[in-house]
Amino acid sequence: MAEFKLDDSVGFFLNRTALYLKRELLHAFRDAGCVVTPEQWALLNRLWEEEGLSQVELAQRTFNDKPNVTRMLAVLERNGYIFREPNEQDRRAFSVFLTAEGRQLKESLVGLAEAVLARALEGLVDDDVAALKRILRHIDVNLLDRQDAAMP
Amino acid sequence: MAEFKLDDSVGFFLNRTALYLKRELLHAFRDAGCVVTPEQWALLNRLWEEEGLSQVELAQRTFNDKPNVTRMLAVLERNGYIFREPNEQDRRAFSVFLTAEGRQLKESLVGLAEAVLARALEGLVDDDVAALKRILRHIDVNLLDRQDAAMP
DNA sequence: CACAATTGGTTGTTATGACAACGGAAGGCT
DNA sequence: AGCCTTCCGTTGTCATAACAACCAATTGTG
Repeated sequence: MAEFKLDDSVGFFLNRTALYLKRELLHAFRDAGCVVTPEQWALLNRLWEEEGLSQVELAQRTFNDKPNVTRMLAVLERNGYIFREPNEQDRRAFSVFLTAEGRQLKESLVGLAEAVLARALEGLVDDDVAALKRILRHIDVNLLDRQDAAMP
Repeated sequence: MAEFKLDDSVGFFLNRTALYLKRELLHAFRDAGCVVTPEQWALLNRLWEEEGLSQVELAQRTFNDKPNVTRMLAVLERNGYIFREPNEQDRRAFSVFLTAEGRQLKESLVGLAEAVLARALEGLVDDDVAALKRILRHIDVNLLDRQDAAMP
């Protein structure tokens, strides 16, 4: 039985690379004068795809939980990028919409994000990137199966 | 110019998989009655490798910054897994040591972590895992080069 | 219809992650 | 020695991540 080595552990690798990438993205946005975090970036992407989503739908599509989405939306709202309107059909729910500023952000941020990604993936061939996505998705499925199995 | 798709973005993938894996690890530890987070797990690994490290050395080896290490060590100390002793040579520094409990944790946690990892990687061949590590390391290098370049 | 279970959103707590800034100590330099 | 710079650890702040617990509205069921 081989000794466990943290430096060879996939989890340690994954976490570090994910953090590096998030940090680069944060810096790229910040250097461009946009106070948008990577998590807010994900949320905004979902809204650029479709406005009027509820907070629960946003939570599902960004893989966050409800409390975090509530607080992230509060920040985005305070910064003037989104606003919420009560849902007519369901008085518990809100529908989330982009302001003009929020919609305009897309122009700046998408380019910055693509530049960060291009730099991160520099020197990798298309097959590498495809393999990376395939393997990550495989791990996701393995772990999600586990979570489903735990549900009653 | 193709439209940017969050669901195809490597960053989104990476972040999600890293979070899933951290969550599984946290649950595995917690279910076994150990109140150790994945980040504390990394710190403990470094101490299992070598005791008496300073906080700066621990920060470097876990890729955390100093303030976080200070606070993580405070938790580990409160939970009775480590203790700190003033460094004789350098009165600014502390040397961090494991308690008997902290040393004993290794027996339980290593097995649990290996089980989580095995489940996460189930169905992947050795080449896949090797490719994953190679690609992640490649991205790390790309991003670290960038950070070095930014230093004066 | 009445009631229980579920759902959407919020608040609170603990632990990170990133960053600025500080105080004490060590080292280098003149 | 005196001074400046660097370094170690800490504190403070803001935004996540995970989780428990809650309120209010809605749905399902008898």
